[in-house]
Amino acid sequence: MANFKLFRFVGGFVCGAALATGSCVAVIKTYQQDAEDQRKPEKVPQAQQDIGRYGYPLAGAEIRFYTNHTLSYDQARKTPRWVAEHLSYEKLLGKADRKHCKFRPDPSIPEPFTAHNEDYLGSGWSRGHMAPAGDNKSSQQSMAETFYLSNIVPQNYENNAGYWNRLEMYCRDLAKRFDDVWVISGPLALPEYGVDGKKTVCYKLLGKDDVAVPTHLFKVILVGNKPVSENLAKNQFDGLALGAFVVPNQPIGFERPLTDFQVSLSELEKMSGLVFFPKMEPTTQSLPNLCDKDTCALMNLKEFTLYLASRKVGSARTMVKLDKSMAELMEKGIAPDDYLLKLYQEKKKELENQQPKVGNRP
DNA sequence: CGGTTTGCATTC
DNA sequence: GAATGCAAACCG
Repeated sequence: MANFKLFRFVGGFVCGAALATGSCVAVIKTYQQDAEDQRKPEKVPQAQQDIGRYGYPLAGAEIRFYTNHTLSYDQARKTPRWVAEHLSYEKLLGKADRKHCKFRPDPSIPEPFTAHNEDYLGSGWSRGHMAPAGDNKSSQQSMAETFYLSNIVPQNYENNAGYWNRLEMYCRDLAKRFDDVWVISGPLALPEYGVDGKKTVCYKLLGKDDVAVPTHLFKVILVGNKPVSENLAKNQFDGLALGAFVVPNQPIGFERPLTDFQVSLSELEKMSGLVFFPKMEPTTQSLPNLCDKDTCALMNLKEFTLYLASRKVGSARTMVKLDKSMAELMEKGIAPDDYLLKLYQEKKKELENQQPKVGNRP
């Protein structure tokens, strides 16, 4: 039968392009549906049969599932469209380490549509996680998957290490106060007014693969506490709150509060073309504002500097590095807090007790 | 936490 | 000799 032959051909092609992965199966299923439709020509008007004889264009935007994040990919821009996560206090505990990870093309993305490390290296833009590595301390596997380039967008260095980093930290902090935290992040290419007063979308492309540099990044945060009793279980809005943020992909200082970048969810939906939490009943529009229910306060300069110092102290391998970390902090005019002092003392003991490294060359 | 670069070893 | 891997040093 001709139809059967067509199905076999198309299915084989897609599978080969997708490197025989889970996503490949999903794409084939779509085609199976198409093939089934085509097997019942009596139900399909002739014009539709003609138009669709060789199938319809595929966007490759299907939902892709990973161990601890979920995303939809943009095959034209070589970045995700959106990346979704669920955070909880327990999921943030663990010892997984980004030193054992490396950025690499997602093996499930067809080769013509994937980004490569060479596109980013030397481009002037950093590889910014959408689902952060730091949300995956509990599993080395799930952390490794966040380093797939399907989860990465070109991001301004200072923004990545600074403001966006602090926003991600705030999301993790929310997991201490709420049972559930859902986060959806992604890139945006927003229009600007030209000299002619008309709006134009303009964004850079990186490397051989033309990876699109977003002008902005968005993050939608939904938090919720579980009902305290069965009686409240029916109230869908119990404990829920939502915030949507659009942050320019450029350096942003400590003086800018997060609320400066808050937008309404419907505004973001228009900008992104996405509808968030479509299964929410009755609607997302009437959800309480996260910034009313919580602080929406990012770390300030002092807190952030202390945090970085504590990270450096914790990872110091020699006494010289350890003391350098502390001296660096003092130079900035910030005194160590009790937590850092304790960490410093513990690290100092650890380094004193460890066998001094003896050179034993012949 | 978020990143990059460099240097040296290993390997086919 | 190019490609890969890893540790260490660097920065905000």
